[in-house]
Amino acid sequence: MAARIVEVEAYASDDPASHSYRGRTARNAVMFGPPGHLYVYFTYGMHHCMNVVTGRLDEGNAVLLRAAEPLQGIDAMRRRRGRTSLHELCSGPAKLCQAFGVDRRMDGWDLVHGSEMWLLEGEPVSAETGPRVGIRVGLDRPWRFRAEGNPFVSRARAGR
DNA sequence: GTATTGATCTTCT
DNA sequence: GAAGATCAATACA
Repeated sequence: MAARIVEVEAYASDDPASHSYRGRTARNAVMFGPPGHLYVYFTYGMHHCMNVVTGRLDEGNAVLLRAAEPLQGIDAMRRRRGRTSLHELCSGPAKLCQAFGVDRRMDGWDLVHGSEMWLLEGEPVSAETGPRVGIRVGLDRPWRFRAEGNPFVSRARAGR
């Protein structure tokens, strides 16, 4: 399976909206680990979201992967996600995890030297920024980035 | 078409 | 005990 990341949000340890804001806990320990690792957390009782650690050791900075464009293994994604349109396979952080079968067992995986899941360098794209989604604090930081003109980004819901 | 709400559980207060 | 980096089904126009 492969997908191009088209939408992300940045979270820093001095950011009240970040899990790492209140310091290191059992859940977010990975965020304070070495960069290039995967941080997976469970939320709303039924959804997983995944981040890539970007800060140095002990910094607690990471980037939330919000949406991706399916490239390969679309059949496998459909099997996990159910019968759905191509656009909706990865158009959201929890959908992305479901499509890739990511759960907490993968928390802490090395995405640089890993053998089962890893990151590749993509083509440069122009990005547009905007406010982050689903948080109540830290709204003054427009740290949401998405590939300009790409139809595979998550759909903005009315009222946000 | 858009708006509202239920599902459901880990983590921190 | 409460809130949460959400999604999908349902209700309404």
